[in-house]
Amino acid sequence: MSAAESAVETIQREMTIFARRARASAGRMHPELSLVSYTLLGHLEERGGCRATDLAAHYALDKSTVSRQVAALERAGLIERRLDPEDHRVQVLHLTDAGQEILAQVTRSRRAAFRERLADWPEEDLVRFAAYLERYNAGPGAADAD
Amino acid sequence: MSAAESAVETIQREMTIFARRARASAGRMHPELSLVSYTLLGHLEERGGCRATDLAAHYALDKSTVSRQVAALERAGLIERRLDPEDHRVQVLHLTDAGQEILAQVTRSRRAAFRERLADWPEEDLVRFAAYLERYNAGPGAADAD
DNA sequence: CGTTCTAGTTGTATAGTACAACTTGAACTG
DNA sequence: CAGTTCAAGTTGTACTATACAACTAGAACG
Repeated sequence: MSAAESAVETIQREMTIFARRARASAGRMHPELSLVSYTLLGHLEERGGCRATDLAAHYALDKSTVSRQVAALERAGLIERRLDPEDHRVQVLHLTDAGQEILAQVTRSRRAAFRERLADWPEEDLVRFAAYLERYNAGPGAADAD
Repeated sequence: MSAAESAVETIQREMTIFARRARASAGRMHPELSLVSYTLLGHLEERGGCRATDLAAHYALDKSTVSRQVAALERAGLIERRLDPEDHRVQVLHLTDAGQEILAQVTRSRRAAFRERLADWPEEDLVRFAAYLERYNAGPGAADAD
């Protein structure tokens, strides 16, 4: 096996390990906010509000799934729905103050965990690793799932 | 924000994206074999057989979860249980021929997907990326989840 | 108008998971 | 050696995330 093939093998294996761990620990991290909810809130913050359908398309989730997630987030007071005056079918979702607060908390604590995990990495390696990950995720086959 | 902080931020974000995608696509990849089942079979192959309790400990899963997964894999004819003659509480799990077959198929197809995804990466980058991932997964906080 | 498209909800089913209670066998202890 | 405690696994129950299908409500178009 060439060096390249062996590297691909390692990348596959390590990515699988990571995915499994992330899945296992996602629920435990923040009882308040699953990985999906966190991602949805983050998207809302980034975009400054969007429709449930947009979230579904963006994350390749069924609209029913998003509908229930959104309902839960609204019940928890983290987002609010505003009827689009232009089109009464549409509900534009926005973070509430409480939602921004929680999102910021979770983001801080996730960041702290990563920072600790990466504490003894030289800056040069951090920068290169970050670039590789971005490149990997931006690669072919990714467009439909981002 | 320093370059290192910004890189940590990126790593966090990209790892999260990856985890979400892996989760979403895990089921679709191989209807026969979920990510967890694949991992368990892989572990059995690597170890040449082990106990359900070992799997549970290794992957931080509840023993009941493993019990059901194992039952499903046995029903599917992919593994078999052998009573430990030394201790009749213990069932040592082994891959069947069919199990080795399926595992090899899934491994091949996963490998092909990764290979395609990484097709246009220079070998040097593949090797470095692989090394970073190994280092990340081997890092502190990983021991309990491997 | 009426047909067709779009946004979202609700019904139903499935997978994966955890926790608790239980069964069975092993080991230890007074 | 009898009784207790420990270990491996199974089963009952419940919850979450998910998808697909059927439905409702509103918009657009002809």
